[in-house]
Parts: sequence; C-alpha cells; structure tokens
Amino acid sequence: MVDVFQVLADPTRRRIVEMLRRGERSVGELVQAVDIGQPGVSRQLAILEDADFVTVRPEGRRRLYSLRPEPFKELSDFVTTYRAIWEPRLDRLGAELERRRKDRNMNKEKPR
Amino acid sequence: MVDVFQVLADPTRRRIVEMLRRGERSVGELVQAVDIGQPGVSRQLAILEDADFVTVRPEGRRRLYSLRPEPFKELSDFVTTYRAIWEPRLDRLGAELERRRKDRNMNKEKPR
DNA sequence: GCGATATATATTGCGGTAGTAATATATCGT
DNA sequence: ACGATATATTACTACCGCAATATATATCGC
Repeated sequence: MVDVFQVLADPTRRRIVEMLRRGERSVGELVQAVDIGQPGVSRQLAILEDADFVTVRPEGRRRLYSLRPEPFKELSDFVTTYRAIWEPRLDRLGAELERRRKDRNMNKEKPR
Repeated sequence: MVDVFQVLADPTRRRIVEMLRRGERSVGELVQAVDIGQPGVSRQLAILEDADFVTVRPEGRRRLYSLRPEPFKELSDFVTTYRAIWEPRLDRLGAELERRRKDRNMNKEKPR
C-alpha cells in the first residue's frame, strides 16, 4: 500500500496518526488509545511505516513511533491544487502570501 | 459512505474529481477519461454526490457534474492541523500570515 | 539463563465494495 | 409517436482489507 488517501481511509489508522501528532508513542500506549487489540495496532503501524507515515525508534524492549512529514506534504500539495474550489476568496493579499510561501519552499523541495 | 478520505481512497474516484477540477463534465465525458464502464462511473458519481463532493445539473438528456467546496475545506482543515509536522518552517512571517488567513475565515465559517 | 513483558507475524473468517452485464428510464430529433 | 442517445439501476461475482486468535521473537529484571 503506497497511497496517502488509502492509508488515511481507515479510522483506526487516523486515530493512531492523531495520537502521534502529540509526539512519539510506544505500541502499548497506542493500544490503550484505540479500540482494537495489540496485533491489530502492530499491523496498522506496519502499514503506516510502509507508507512512510511513521518511523520507529527502538528503546529497550519498546518501540517508539513518530510521524514523518512527507505524506502530509503530499496531502498539502493536493489541497493546494484544489484551492480554487474550496477557497474562492483568492483575493490579492491571499494570492500574494501564497506566492511567497511557495517561493520559500522552492529552495528546499525534494531533498529525498 | 460519508468519509472524505474513504471517498478519495479510490483511484477512479480521484480521477473523476481531477477531471471535474477543470469544470463541469457530463457522464459520457467522464467515461471516456476513466478506464471503467459507464455504469461504474455512474455508481462512483452517486457515491461522490452522497459524500457532497459533487452536484448535478441536468441539461437536456445529459447530466453535468461539478465539484462542491465543502469536502476540500474539510481536507484543508485536516492538513492545517498537521502543519507543524509537514512545515517545520513556521517562522514569524509564516505564522503571521497563517493567523490572518484564519481570522479572515472566522467570519464566514460554518454557514452549514 | 529463566520467567515476564513488549511487540511482531501468520492464519482464518467475514463484510464491504468495485467492476461487469443486463435492463430500465428519460430525452432528443424527426 | 418512434428510434437513438444518455444516464441510472439492478443482480451477480470476485476480491480486498480489517479484526481476532494463536504463535513467535526479543528484551528486561533477577
């Protein structure tokens, strides 16, 4: 599985991502926050890892997961593409700010 | 189906949305652009309509579909929530612009 | 090294959903 | 009103992904 939207289509995975937004978490902590068993959480984490949503950092017998920026960048680009649809208010000030934001990003894009 | 991510999880539906981004299209036009049959397209359109992604406008014996802003707004909000992850460059200028953008939206949000 | 805890993997079963084919409905031109 | 075109709906089959159970692996404290 390699598609951002497909990954986020599952409520459980979104819940996990939501938890990780506050910082890195161990599998056990995530299990408590979600209403499925530990094997299920591990499986969703494997999917998330495969799709580059998360990274792992082993610490003793626990494994700490945290978010990676790439998929969210991709999402952001998607949203931007449809900006004319959801934000018809592309007035002159807004457009200018948007242009500057894009210029700033130009220099650092695709270091991957 | 009522979930934005689930709707966009399907490549065919995303393709249709992509087409509609350029303006309203009839079912026939969409069929040509996608590699599934007409009944399939009609079904996906029904799902998209149910999820508020599109509206229909009958014109003669054709039905013209076009995008609605709501789901994209929702997506945009989601992305914004994770902004600290995908855009660590929340410098002072960027933060200020973001604040203004939000303020501008304050007045018109949730007319639904 | 041994028992306990934390996490991963394999397997099974099931519900939902996509695609296709066939059929139905509506609208145009004549 | 009739034939042709555009779209919707239904019925059917196949597959995909999730959850749960059982089992395996690794790391800690002692």
